[in-house]
Amino acid sequence: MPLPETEVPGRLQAELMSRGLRMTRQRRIILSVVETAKQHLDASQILRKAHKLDPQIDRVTVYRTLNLLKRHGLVDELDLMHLQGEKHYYERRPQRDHIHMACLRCGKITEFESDLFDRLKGQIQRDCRFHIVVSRLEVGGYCGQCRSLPS
Amino acid sequence: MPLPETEVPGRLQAELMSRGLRMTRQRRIILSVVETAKQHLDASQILRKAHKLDPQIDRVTVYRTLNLLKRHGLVDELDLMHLQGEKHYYERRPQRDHIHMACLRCGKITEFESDLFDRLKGQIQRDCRFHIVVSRLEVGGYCGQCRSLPS
DNA sequence: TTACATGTTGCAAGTGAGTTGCAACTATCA
DNA sequence: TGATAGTTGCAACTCACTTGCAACATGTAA
Ligand SMILES: [Mn+2]
Ligand SMILES: [Mn+2]
Ligand SMILES: [Zn+2]
Ligand SMILES: [Zn+2]
Repeated sequence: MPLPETEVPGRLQAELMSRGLRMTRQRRIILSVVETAKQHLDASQILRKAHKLDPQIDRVTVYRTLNLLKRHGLVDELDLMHLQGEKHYYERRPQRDHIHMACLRCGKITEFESDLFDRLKGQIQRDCRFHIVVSRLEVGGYCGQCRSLPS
Repeated sequence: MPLPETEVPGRLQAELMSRGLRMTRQRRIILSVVETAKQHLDASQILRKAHKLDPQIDRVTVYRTLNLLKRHGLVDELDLMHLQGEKHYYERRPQRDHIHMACLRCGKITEFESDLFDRLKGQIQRDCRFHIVVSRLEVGGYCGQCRSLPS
């Protein structure tokens, strides 16, 4: 991973700066970790990746930055069915919401976009007169491989 | 609340007994608390209600009983958007799944059943070859009252 | 450039939800 | 009624996350 200071600022960084928030060395690093993540990361994984760029960064700063991103609706917080412990996972909020499926046997996480999901959210907003800010659909069960397995 | 020992066993108790599980005094009490709950309760609220029937019951027994019920698919565990702290809430699994909406302003929790939700789960099972065991759709936002309020 | 005000950081300590080890107990069944 | 295996309560523990605070860094405006 290139040093974030020499990089073109990512979308998260640009978004926070446009909202008048201070951009510190630590924030730039944490934002770049979240931005370039290939899977869903928990707070301690984010800290470990951030430490490769600055071993001084404290886990408190990771938690505070994640709270900042949550408050600004820039990341989503996931349970992923709490398959291992009570920790939470984070991902940059995508253009279009998706569903998370967690296999209770092998632990694999699958994502799925669906028109029906978009329509369902529309129905909630209309029928319940409820303005949706954040939505989370998580499903636990058995994936294709595990479904057709003994025991 | 009447003493659970003198009651007709509730559905939770009958279900656990039919699966060959031992029915202790403590379990009967905790099951009756969950069964007769009017709202979503967290573990410490369940303990407080159980204490009215037996002040000796330990919170460990509440957690162990909730885990038992979860493993048997008899209760659902909810985040309710973690509006206050990291605790979880519990409710007896209903015949038909429903959606939970949490107002980020007043904290009100609303439930909603939807055909689209049922169809969406069907689509997931078919299109993703994923056998659903448990599903959780939680939405955060602003309820009808709060939506049309200043500040 | 520099000084300033205010926001941010790291450290240490704390909180709160949930779990574990284990000896004493008890539901179930022969 | 006694044997057996599952369950309980207690104490201690783990883990995720938060808070208080003094030192520090950022953005802004001289
Ligand atoms: Mn959670
Ligand atoms: Mn409910
Ligand atoms: Zn699987
Ligand atoms: Zn409201």
